[in-house]
Amino acid sequence: MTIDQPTVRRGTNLPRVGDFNESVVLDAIRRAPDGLSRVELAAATGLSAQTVSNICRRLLDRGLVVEAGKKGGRVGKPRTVLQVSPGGSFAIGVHLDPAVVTYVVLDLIGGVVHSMRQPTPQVVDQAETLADMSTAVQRLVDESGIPRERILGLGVAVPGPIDPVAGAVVEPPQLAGWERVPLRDQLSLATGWPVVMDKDVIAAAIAERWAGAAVHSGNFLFFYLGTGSGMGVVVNDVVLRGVSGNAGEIGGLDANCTTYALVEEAIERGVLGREKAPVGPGEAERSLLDLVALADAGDSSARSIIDGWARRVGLGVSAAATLVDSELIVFGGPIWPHLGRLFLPVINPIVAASPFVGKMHETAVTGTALGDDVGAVGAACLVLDQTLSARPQSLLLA
Amino acid sequence: MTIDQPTVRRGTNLPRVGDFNESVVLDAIRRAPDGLSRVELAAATGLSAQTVSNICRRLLDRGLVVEAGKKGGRVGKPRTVLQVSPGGSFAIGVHLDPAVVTYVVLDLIGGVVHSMRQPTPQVVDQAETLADMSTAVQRLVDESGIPRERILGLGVAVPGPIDPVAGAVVEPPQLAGWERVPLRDQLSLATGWPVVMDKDVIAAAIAERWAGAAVHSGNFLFFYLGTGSGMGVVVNDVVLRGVSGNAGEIGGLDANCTTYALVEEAIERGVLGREKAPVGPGEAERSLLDLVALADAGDSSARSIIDGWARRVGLGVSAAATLVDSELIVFGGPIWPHLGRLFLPVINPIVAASPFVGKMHETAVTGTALGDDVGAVGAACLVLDQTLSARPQSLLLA
DNA sequence: GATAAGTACATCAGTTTGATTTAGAATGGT
DNA sequence: ACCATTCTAAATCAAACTGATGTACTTATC
Repeated sequence: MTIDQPTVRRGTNLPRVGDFNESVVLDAIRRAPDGLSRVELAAATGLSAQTVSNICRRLLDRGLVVEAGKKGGRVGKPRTVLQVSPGGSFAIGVHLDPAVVTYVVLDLIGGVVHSMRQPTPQVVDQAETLADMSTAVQRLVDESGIPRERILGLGVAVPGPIDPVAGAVVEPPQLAGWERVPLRDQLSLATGWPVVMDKDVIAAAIAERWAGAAVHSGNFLFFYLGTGSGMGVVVNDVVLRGVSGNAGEIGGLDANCTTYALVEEAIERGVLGREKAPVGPGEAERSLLDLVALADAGDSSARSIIDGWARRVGLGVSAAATLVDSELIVFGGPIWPHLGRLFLPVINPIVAASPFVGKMHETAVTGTALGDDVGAVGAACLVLDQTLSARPQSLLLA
Repeated sequence: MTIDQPTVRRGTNLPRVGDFNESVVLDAIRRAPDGLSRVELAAATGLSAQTVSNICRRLLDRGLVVEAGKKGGRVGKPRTVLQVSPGGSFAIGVHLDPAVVTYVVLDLIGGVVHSMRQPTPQVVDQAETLADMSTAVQRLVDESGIPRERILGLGVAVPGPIDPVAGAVVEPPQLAGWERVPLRDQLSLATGWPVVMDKDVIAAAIAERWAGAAVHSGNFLFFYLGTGSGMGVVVNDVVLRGVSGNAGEIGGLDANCTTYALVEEAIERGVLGREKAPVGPGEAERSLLDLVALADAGDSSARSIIDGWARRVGLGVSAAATLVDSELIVFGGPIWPHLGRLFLPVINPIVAASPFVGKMHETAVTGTALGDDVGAVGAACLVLDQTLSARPQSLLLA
């Protein structure tokens, strides 16, 4: 299932340029902690003062930015500071996890305005499941009180691998029944909003870039620890997707590093009782938390299982960081909050000892700034990223 | 030594659009084996017929393309086929290898017009070494008989890691004395041409993309086997460079996979005699060839050393291919021609057995289509890529 | 004459250039 | 202390410019 990529690159034209420059300016304003004035924008973007002025007018008219006070220099007319208006636009994010479906509404600066959770349904009747999901989305929007036209669209994050052409999940390890469900297109039809879909790890990485630990880095790795694990890789400001949209999968590392595999190892070594053997997606995570609790309590076997895991992850990320020349490694995902303090002491020295760290540049390691909802937040960020972020790719003709 | 990357993205303007569309068209013509007509170009690029017509006029005027016959349909005016004129422009490539410096002149379609080799000098006097190199370049150009103004520029490929800001090599493992030599800027000063510099593995990957095994793929890995080894990674048509321009280095794999390390292993295991212990960069390669000859002759210890090496490489590339979702893995570099037939039988099944191959898409494995000179050819391709290729990045203001 | 390829010309959209207006601080005289 | 003047940098206005597009027209072959 390879995507038919255009053999040659497409051209561009003026309307694209206009839209692009608009997002460049919005992006710059959004990224500056205290907003930016028009002259500062001109300097930052390389555009002329006049162009920036025109674009700002449009952004103000649409309510995407607001004028927020003045910043006086020593002499001359003081600069008028522009900031994004969080309530100017919103995006909806849906994270389909094997255990739970999370829905969030995000504002322009990446703040969670409203959220909702439901247990992941078993798919018996595709149409019914899809109808339930779109009802949930409608309820979410109604409860948030945001007018429909302020919502840019809907993002869906799913466990990989995905089929980006069909907009569906492919052989989802833990999502029996969801295969071949044309999630993207059907949700768009049902809700009336444009829908974008991506792997949850990629979505999470974009969330970190927009509003998390990587706002200031365009070269980082995001390591997602959930039911499965995977990486979101951003290099030179672009998110790696690869030939079939499935970049970020982890080769050999994955098989013996799933939550399942670790819980099973723990049971085999007698650290956890047989009754902890997981039968559903949620249970593996609960058993894992028991293992973490044991490690915390000083159980050395539990500790060694987790240390071994951390070591494998550490070697994997430092190899990946060397390969793509990252300056930052961010860990996150639903189970990270429980593991962070056990993992970091193992991983930090491994990364620091890697031959290219220090020789070329520092490589920072950090835990996510976003919480459990990083998948759903990321899903919504997919929409923000697609519609508001300045990707040169968006200049090209369709 | 982190590069100061712009915190925000830059805007674009009309002149950039003009240049970009021009390279889009040239790129499309170049990539089509038999050339393309104007209507076909319009369809391929998404530009209007008129725009394509205007651009073609400019390209014809500049001598970059030529009209080459007509392609008649059943009825109507036949299409006039446009092809690139190989002699329209040229680029110079220099590969600084620990053992040898290779100089080439490349035409527009990536053909080697002229080439030259010199043993790599020891740097005792920086100025003198640089003067020697620029003299060599001048001689190369004189011998090729190409007028100066037809030459777009000079590309330099060096072993990593590099300092892309200073345009110099950094702690080169085998290039004692070359550190801190401001190669890029000094060569530009001496020759008068713009000079671009990159790691040899990245240059080689670009060569494969322009005129080698990857002309038809925008998602591939290039694995370079030379004195050192490294990868060139291309994802969604962009070459990964990373935060300091040093993407493609190989973490743990590298240390025990250099030519040196293998020859030493062979000596330790008594497969090669102690007299084969390498003292210079060239000798390690010669000793390695002896090892290959032994393996070919049926020596099982030699064979097992090489198989072990191939296995490590195979696992590394398949992990990397999974991570970045490649559809193609290309092997090359100076020692590949000797190793290919021993490596492929080991590597192929490893890649094929990787969990994501087949599940998502095929991943082809192949040897380079270019020869020993891939580094120098790549260096010249850096120039072609920078000046003629349609990279959306080039749309952005400086 | 029919058909498809390619071009001339006017139009349109977005950026740039240069001149102009605007808002506040600094100056200096009373 | 007060106030008009001057100065400076920010922001905007108006006109020019550039490159893509749509429509109508010409060209080349069957």
